[in-house]
Amino acid sequence: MQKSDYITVGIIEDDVAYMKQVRTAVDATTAIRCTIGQPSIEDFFESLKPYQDLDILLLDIHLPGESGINGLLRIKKRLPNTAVIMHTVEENDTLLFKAFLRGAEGYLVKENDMDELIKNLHIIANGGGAISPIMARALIGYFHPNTPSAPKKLEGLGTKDTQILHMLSEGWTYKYIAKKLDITVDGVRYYIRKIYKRLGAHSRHEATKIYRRLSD
Amino acid sequence: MQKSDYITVGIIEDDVAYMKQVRTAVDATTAIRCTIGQPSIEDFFESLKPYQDLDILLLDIHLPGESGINGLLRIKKRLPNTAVIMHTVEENDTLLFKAFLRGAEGYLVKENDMDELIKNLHIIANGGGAISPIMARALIGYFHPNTPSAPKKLEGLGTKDTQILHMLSEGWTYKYIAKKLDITVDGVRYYIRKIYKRLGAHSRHEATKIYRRLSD
DNA sequence: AAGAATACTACATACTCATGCACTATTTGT
DNA sequence: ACAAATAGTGCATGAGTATGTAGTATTCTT
Repeated sequence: MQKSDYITVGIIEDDVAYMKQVRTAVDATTAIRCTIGQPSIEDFFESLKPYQDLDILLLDIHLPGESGINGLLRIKKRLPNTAVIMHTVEENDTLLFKAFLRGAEGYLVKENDMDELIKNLHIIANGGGAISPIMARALIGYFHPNTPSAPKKLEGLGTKDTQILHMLSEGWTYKYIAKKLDITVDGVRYYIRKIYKRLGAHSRHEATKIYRRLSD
Repeated sequence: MQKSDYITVGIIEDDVAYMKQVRTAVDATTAIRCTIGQPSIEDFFESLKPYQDLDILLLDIHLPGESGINGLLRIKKRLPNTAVIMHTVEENDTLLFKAFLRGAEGYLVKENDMDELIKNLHIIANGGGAISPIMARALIGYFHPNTPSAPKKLEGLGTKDTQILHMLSEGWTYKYIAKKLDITVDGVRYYIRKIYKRLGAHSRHEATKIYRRLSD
């Protein structure tokens, strides 16, 4: 994933003091370089050179102008190989799920422990995922049985139903879903029947449309 | 969540050397006590006293007798307030999902860095989630839109191709499309073959995703 | 303690879809 | 005028999907 000798990271952050703190910490390392730092998404795109690329982008959520969460899609389109870490003070699981559904690779809550941040940059650069503890718990909680969680379980659908609906809408085959969840193909059928009945759908396509409409 | 002055942790692990390593590390801390350590689920239940409780349980997956993943339900039933961390050498995302669907609070890959493990125990005790970096990435990846690789432009597709692609992505059947365009179903097939080839798709779903991505 | 609901597994059937091969009519380039 | 691409039709096969019916083990209700 690395294109140069360094891990290149960019940062979009309107708190200039905090940005400076991060840049100083990054510059103190030997393996990571901060090649771009801007206070807004608009400024970021403006300053990004035609073929410029990044390994990692630290993206604040609360920004003047376009928010980080909204800019994420645009950023991912321009920099498909850049791992984006959402970086915010907010421990908000709606934002957390939204970020991942839009392609983020990490969600870190801002803190002043720069060593921890640097460690997470290395983790990301090595193909790992970066999540702050509390957010990790929220993420895990999403899979827990009968726990209402952020990507709203549509009324009357349980954790597993919702999970299967999600995979279904991503286009996976029954066989693949069965293997992932370690149940039989007939087991998958069982859930899909249930989901279709609940949604009033009669095909993968209808179900997908309904799911997407209800979950953005 | 803590019931005593200490964080109490149990461990079920058949690798005695590894268990010893963990116990030693835990005993070296001031805040955590290892109150139970057994080499199998059966032994664990046998040695568990009537009202004994735990804050955290480190649960190996590969065990003689009942596997950790299967025992998890039984354990959660007996110890509903205990946070269970699956603890294994296997970086396997089927197991990962299964563990969380069954109520685990963490999934850590075994390593010899005991400081890291202790840190994770504290995280769990403070209501956080513990996941090893690679597993975190797998978990995050579950939410990612799975983007098929595709050409950057819809070039090379004629008016009729595009029209059919559009109808295809709206979910219409070949029969319906054939009737609408007044050609045979095989005619529709002919175009769809062409479209798939051009897009590098192999199913309606892939084609739809590519189409949507390229036309917004 | 009996019955109902839940969470599957299993088998069956018909339809849809992806793809390969063969054939033809029309258009287009040289 | 001839080759070759384009735009289909036709048939075949296997995989994937939707839906019905039935059975079992476990959990929840009363």
